[in-house]
Amino acid sequence: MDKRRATKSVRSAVEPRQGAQAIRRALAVLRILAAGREDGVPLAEVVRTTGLTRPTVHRIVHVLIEEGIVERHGRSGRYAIGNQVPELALARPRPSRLLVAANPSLQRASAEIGDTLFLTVRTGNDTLCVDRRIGVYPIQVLSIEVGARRPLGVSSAGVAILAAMPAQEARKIVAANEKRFEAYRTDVATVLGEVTAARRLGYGMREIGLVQGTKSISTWIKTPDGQPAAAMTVSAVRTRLGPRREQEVAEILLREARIIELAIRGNLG
Amino acid sequence: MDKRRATKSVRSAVEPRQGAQAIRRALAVLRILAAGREDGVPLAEVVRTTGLTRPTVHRIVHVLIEEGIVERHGRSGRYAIGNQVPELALARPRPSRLLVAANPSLQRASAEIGDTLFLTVRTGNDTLCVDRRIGVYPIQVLSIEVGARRPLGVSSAGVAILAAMPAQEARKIVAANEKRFEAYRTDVATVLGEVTAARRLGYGMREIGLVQGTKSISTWIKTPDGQPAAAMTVSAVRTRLGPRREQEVAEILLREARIIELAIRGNLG
DNA sequence: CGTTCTTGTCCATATTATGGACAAGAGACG
DNA sequence: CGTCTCTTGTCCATAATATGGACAAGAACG
Repeated sequence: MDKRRATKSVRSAVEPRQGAQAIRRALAVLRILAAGREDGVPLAEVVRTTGLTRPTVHRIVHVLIEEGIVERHGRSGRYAIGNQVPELALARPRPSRLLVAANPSLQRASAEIGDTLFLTVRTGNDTLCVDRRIGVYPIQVLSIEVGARRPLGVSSAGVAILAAMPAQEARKIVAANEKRFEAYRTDVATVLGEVTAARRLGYGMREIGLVQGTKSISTWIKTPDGQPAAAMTVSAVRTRLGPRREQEVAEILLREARIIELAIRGNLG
Repeated sequence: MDKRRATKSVRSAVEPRQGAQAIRRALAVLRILAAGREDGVPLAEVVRTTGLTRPTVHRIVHVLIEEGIVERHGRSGRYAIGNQVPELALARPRPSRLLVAANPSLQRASAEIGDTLFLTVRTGNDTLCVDRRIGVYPIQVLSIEVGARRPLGVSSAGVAILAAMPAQEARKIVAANEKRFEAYRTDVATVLGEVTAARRLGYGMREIGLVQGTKSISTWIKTPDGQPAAAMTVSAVRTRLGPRREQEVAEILLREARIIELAIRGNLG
């Protein structure tokens, strides 16, 4: 009698709700623009990384400009996140639960280690730096700022987060980010190799950081349901992180990651 | 088929770029959800205030949930701004230029006046509270929090901002907000009357604040090109703001508003 | 057990968003 | 000076999308 039953049960499997292609595309564009931070991103790059056609991206971006969601920089013509986005964000209570829960751990680890500490969350297929603590050692790696957004996989934090999720899901994300990897001089195979190594080690590591001469170590932080939600990273000049010290630092990070996991219960918005 | 092609050449006049109805609608929905802050908004209310049909709003909201832009509250079923919005917002430098420029003035005025001070910006057809300073007087009006969003016209700050713009534009905004006024027990005629009164006075005023027994005074802050960008408001229990003190407070607010105007040059993001 | 709320779903169809093709501006190079 | 090769911007026929009327079903109330 009902043909709805048939279609319904097919859909419920994963959840691809349809009828809003344009909205999804607009959001994909926004996320790419977010990775460009204040400087923004040229249209051509948005076209490349989203895989959409240029007329489509152009239309989306200009409508978003009219709506105040995107801004265009005068001189460069690059597109960037507009000021209505933080205005919408004010609707949520800040700081987030994770930030509150992680605060004492960051404090403690920063004091103990002395090098720069980062807290990075996963958002979609990206990593996003949400907190940074500067240590007492006179040489600090400060290249990554709060708000920095990268494809999952290109930083040690991203590798750690991928290592903490089911292999199949991680592969899917890495594949989805393929087009964006070349800008960071990496590729799918390299990233998957690093993820495997991180699983074996118990933490993420990068001998050659995104900045020349730096090295990073990251541990993952999981939500109560086992999904990785964030990573805690130490970055330092490579000479500061020899094998012995790497071990020390990793132990501190692992200890604090477990403490943060205990501190977050329920939603962490 | 209908011939709207005829309107093509008229486009340059104001700027109605087409081909993105769905995106604009999604943003309209988001702005309504933002007004609901943490508590969120029931679907039916979104339908009412946007004027869209229910299937459309339902579809938009659920796609936004899948994308992480909107969240649904378990118990109440209300829809609210999701955590990906602040994540996107991190792409912009904070705090904004206006906040920096206004800081000393808020400090000074708060110390001088002793009652609660608010800094409110215009965003689209809404007012948005972006800063609040608590004074030294033991009774403080704290109902309005940072992040509070209301239709332009329902608060004294909104009235002040409307008073500072060309009458025609103000009327257009007030008309656009009509559907949302009833929730605040006001209407188009009342708001327009208050706006006219504010123009005459030189500042916005409300004998009956949104909270019973309070009174508010607001001055507008204009950008270099004459557009109102923000308002500075004092709220206090009514008995604290008799005619003489109203005059005093208004003078301080007007003075500081002029100082802020001088401090903001160029873009204020 | 009807009444009146609410939210959720289906699907035929007209409206909308799409993208191929073209245009035009900005550098770079010889 | 033209000629490349970048970039961004625009047009419009048409395929695909998003739309909304109609229906369903749950919740709260009396």
